[in-house]
Amino acid sequence: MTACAGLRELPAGAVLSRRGHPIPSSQLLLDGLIGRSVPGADGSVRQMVALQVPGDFVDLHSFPQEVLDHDVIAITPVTVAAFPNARLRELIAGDHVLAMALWELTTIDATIHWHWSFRMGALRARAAVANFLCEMELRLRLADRSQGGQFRLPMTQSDIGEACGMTSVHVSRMLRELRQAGLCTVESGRVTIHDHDGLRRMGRFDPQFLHLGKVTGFSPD
Amino acid sequence: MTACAGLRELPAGAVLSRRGHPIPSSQLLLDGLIGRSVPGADGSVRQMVALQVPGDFVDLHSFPQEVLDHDVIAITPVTVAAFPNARLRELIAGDHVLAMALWELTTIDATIHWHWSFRMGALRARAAVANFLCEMELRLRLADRSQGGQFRLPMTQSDIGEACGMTSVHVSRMLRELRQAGLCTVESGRVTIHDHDGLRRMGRFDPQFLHLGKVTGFSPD
DNA sequence: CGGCTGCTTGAATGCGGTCAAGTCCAGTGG
DNA sequence: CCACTGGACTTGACCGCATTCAAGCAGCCG
Repeated sequence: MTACAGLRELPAGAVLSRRGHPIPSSQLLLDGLIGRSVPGADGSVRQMVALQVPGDFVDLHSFPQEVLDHDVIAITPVTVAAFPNARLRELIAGDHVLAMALWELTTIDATIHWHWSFRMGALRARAAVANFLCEMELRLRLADRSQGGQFRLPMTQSDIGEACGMTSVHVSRMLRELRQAGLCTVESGRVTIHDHDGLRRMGRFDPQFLHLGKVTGFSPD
Repeated sequence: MTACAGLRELPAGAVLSRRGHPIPSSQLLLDGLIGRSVPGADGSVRQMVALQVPGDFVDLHSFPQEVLDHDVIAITPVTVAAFPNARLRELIAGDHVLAMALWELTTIDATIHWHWSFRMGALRARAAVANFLCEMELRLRLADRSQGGQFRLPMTQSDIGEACGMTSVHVSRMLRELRQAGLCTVESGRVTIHDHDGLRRMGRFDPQFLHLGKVTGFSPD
């Protein structure tokens, strides 16, 4: 695809874009993890509202809306490909199949969002962490970053806590329980799932959420 | 807009569409409240993941994706206008401005979704309920259903609980506290906000979330 | 080495869930 | 008209989960 304006590599902690600032291009994440998060109105609380894995368009919402309403921050060192919104707009003017494809990506994004609502609203801590790990396994597997229930997840327990709506202290406890239950182990940024079905049951995880068989892959060239 | 195929009125509790079932048209909500919710994988838990107010497109996600991944249920008696997806598709083939407008609606939807994640993940019960009421006031005001901090919200406390990730018993307690704090009163489906700023501060509500000045209104004719 | 960050564990507090009883309706049918 | 019913709401008591505060440890780096 010729709309790509080149690759960038950014260190962990880099701010891809800041809430409220207009951004001229959408980013496709090629490698690493990116978090999208929002501060409370007074800054005293903060919540990660989405986590992007390789293959995800990070801020496609900004394309029709011009402005992003949350912060986008690299959790690990990342590689991203920029797609200038103006170029995308030109392409779409001539080809509404592309428009549909991009739009569909945003609806997948929305599906993941309500899934996060579900996790944080309906599940207790142990189930929430299990659910989160199931989701990451599925999405990273679709991005070819997980085999045989093993994958790298280079997040601190504080990051996981922010993603699951609990403190890092409690994340530590819940991971211990999952380990002691023989479901999975998480250590030094590596996740190993020993009992998929058990972990899914524990996390009330619907394995066909994202019915992602039909996802349209993008690659920048 | 000629894409509308007519109005329907449905009673409270009606199922507009069911998770996994293909649906041939998108619905614009004209009057009433509609909840979108998901059951856990084993059905033992349930979570409302979005709430639609008049003026919202309820299931536009189904348009590019064909299938909906959650249930859509009328909370009150509702009036909806159907927009057959096939007709929308024809329109869009000739006019990509419409595509952009519809797409933008789905991104607003996504914004509301992460806002729900924030509410359930980062806020305690009292703040969550306050936040929820602030959001409803804003959205219903934009839909011309709220004046002077007064609006109808015909939901049971169980509904509110499902939307905020807590039990109806606790919703009752939190509403009492908000009332005793002089922030707002909720009774028999009516909400009266006495202290907007106080309620926003309590709910960590960002008044410019949805920066909805620019929202594009739809009306069916 | 000292300082830092991330992880672990313990103890105490309190928030929110659960269970249960009781009130207040609107609706139904005698 | 009144008894009965069921749903929505309220309140109290109890308990358990998660936060908070704190201390301790391991690894990393200046």
